[in-house]
Amino acid sequence: MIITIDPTTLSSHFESKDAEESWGQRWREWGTHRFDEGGRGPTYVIDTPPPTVSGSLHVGHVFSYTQTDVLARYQRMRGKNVFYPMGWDDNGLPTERRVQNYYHVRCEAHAPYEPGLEVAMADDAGRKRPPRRVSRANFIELCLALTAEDEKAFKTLWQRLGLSVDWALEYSTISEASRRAAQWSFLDLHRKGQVYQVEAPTLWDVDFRTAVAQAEVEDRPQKGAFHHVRFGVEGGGSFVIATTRPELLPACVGVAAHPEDERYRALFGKRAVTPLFRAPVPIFASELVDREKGTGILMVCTFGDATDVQWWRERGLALRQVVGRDGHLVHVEFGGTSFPSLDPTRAKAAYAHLAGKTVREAQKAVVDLLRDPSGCPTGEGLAPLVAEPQPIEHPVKFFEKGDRPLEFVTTRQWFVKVLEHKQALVEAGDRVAWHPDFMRLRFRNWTENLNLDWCISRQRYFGVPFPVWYRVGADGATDFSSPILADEASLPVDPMTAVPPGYAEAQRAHPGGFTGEADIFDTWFTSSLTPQIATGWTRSPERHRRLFPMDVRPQSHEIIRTWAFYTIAKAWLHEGQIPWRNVAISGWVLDPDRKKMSKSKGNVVTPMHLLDQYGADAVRYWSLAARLGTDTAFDEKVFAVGRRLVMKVWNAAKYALSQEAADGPVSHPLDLSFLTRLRETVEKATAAFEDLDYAGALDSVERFFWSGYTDNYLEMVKARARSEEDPAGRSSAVAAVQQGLSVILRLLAPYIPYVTEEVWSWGFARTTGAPSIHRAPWPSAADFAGAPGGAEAGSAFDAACAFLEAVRKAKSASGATVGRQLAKLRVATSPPTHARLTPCMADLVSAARADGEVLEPREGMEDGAFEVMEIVLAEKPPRTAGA
RNA sequence: AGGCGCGUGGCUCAGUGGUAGAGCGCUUCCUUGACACGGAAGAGGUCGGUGGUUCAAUUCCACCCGCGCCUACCA
Repeated sequence: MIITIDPTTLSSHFESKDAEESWGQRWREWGTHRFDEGGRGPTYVIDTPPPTVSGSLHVGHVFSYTQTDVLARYQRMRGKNVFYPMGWDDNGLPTERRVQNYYHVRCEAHAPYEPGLEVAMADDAGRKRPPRRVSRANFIELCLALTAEDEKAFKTLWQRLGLSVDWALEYSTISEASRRAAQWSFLDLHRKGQVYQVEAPTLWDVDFRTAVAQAEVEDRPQKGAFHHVRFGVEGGGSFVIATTRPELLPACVGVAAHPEDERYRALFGKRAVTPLFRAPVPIFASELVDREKGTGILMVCTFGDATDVQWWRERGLALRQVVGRDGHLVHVEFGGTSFPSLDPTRAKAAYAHLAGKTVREAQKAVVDLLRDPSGCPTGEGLAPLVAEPQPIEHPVKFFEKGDRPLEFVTTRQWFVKVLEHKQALVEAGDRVAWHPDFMRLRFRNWTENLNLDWCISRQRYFGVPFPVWYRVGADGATDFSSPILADEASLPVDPMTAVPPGYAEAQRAHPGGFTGEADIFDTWFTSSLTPQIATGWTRSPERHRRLFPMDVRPQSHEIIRTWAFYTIAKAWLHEGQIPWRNVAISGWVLDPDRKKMSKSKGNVVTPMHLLDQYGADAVRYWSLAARLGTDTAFDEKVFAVGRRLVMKVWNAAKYALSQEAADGPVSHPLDLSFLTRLRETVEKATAAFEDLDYAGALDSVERFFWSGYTDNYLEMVKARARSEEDPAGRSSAVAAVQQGLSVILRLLAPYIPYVTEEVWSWGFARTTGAPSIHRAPWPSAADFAGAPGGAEAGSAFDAACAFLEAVRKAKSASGATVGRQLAKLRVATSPPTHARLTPCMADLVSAARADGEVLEPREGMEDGAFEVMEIVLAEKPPRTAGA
């Protein structure tokens, strides 16, 4: 059916901002993006990454979320019932930190709740005063209030950008449903014997005062120094160790050297005597000691590093924890059983210089003491520090969000068993299709090299609490050995306010009573359940079964070791499943200097002005021209390219839909040949999309649209499309032009949803019965019922394009424009090509602005090649004034 | 130190066992009836280096160099 639009449209321009507003509105009214809960057809389920709402919005968000949206839109057009939720990650440290700064408050776990507390945003004057102390419940209220604001900003951007999220599926990681899911998960893992708690040395951030997991640890190069310190040997003699952490000298519990190191062999089995503190400690042999490093003999402390922890465990060494939870050295008593000393008076005097100091301060202090010969362990009157410290740079473990090095601190923490499932988890990861494929190695690499179980308890406030209480004995001591677990039906619970079964609130923290677990879960403990939260695991097992495993998890590569790993671990531990069939790894947006954009680097570009300037479609184009897994440098020129595509679509559509002709079939050989090539483009794009390669699909489509459709095909058939003499040819041309437009619009709809929808509404919405292009069927064989297949069928179109190109080149060389009339044109080509183009001669002649037969066969020419033999420009018509 | 990725015209990036591609930028030209938020033509590359396999290598293999990321490395 030929569509003819109102001629006033011909003079209109595309206003992207208006289109974004009005189409966004209409899509909501129409429910265009809605997931059909009762739908029976195939589903496509997306595990959308919940953005951290307290972070700053920047173009990186636009980039990766658009890459997910294009997949959703494609699948929806394929007829899938698309499940595309949006979650907000609002719990956790980033929110706490933002709330602390924004309101200038601190959480005081045991402060009483103040109902109706109102705290305004802090001003500069307010920030100079000490922060206000608020209860945990009040603090959480502030977190919720602020994240609600942040979520609004994200939602506004997402809608403007045209993310086809079903907002009925919105969730947040602190919501009741998420808390229930996380606690449910904990109870299930507890039942399965996959969680345990233990009092043990744990990676500890002294500023946040919480335990952290291996996955949240990163190495940073730090300046330090080797300190060469003389130790004594019981019964006489001495040796020199090298250490970067002399402040841990009071925590020394042993000395180790390599078993085959001749220098120290004689010492094994003897006891060393530490300088200053005069503590006798065992000297033992260990293969883990590097003979080349330092002096080849080292002190073992509780705890300087992970190897210390290992030796402490394996050798049953003493525990002498001197670094406290706040990063200051705690007060200890030398001379007793915990901190033995051969000279308690001296030891106490030395430690008095260190107690209460930060690790840094203590290091300075201890070095000063070591310079003093009176600290000499051998009594020879030599300074224990045998040389000036040698500056080095070495990697030090930090919490990824922290500012000071991590310490190992002995605390009671909950863990999920992952080490014993390494192999199974590696295999689970291998059953997932990674895009790009090599990203699976990151997962495997991380999983195979794990060396700590997953620490899931955090000593923080804004998060999901453990559904756990402990009995308090008659002596007032808490019994951690047999926790009281919440009942599944009672979830979510907060053990700080809720009471365990069989107890009364009055018994809280009293002898013979109970106490609630004060810790909250690692945020990843909740985030690793996004598939379960979205599918409704805890409230509708049937719906969960229908949607799980999901189809795709989009995410970025730096959180493979956290989000991807934990999600796979949870799915495996709970259900023995993989959580999704595909992982789509997006790249990073780099600034023009090739650095990753991040708030801390101060190089972020915010997206709103880009949307205002170029329009959402153009911004989306930039995001979608980048392939999965590939980092992209931020380059505003690409937005301009997207903008150009949008305008070209608009203008080509104006032309295609303003043609008038009688209804008729596509019958002309050139038109059929054009459709054949278009069909191949559809096949290519579809194959690429099936492999999640939206960028490859865009490349094919865009190429064909520009050079096949607008530059060539439209030019070739322009004359025939308004011919009075050839009604059948005219119908064929207009029908093919419009059919081509319909197909191309649908191919581009996932990328540039606004302009394609606008154009679709001019006529196709009515003729196809699909009010929205985004619910129209993805182009397929059905669109090409009349067009022949096979490589040969498209060759007439190829040859016609090549012919036009040759003529344009010749015209340009003669100093003429494309539109210039020709008095004479003779072009040679091979006989087969000539034969192929004979039925299209009229189109070629008019496109070339020539007259009569212009193409002649010549033996020996390559098929598809053209040679312009003669070209004579017509006289320029006299210029007419005005228009 | 190991693993992975990348190295293609000035820039950003596709691609392929058989004459090297796009966009931007640049040069020249054009307000032609969908489009100046346009259009046409053109210049510009020994596809990081060295070997090997092959009739043929930018493409496959090995080694090397440079860049990036991930992992490891606190004595």
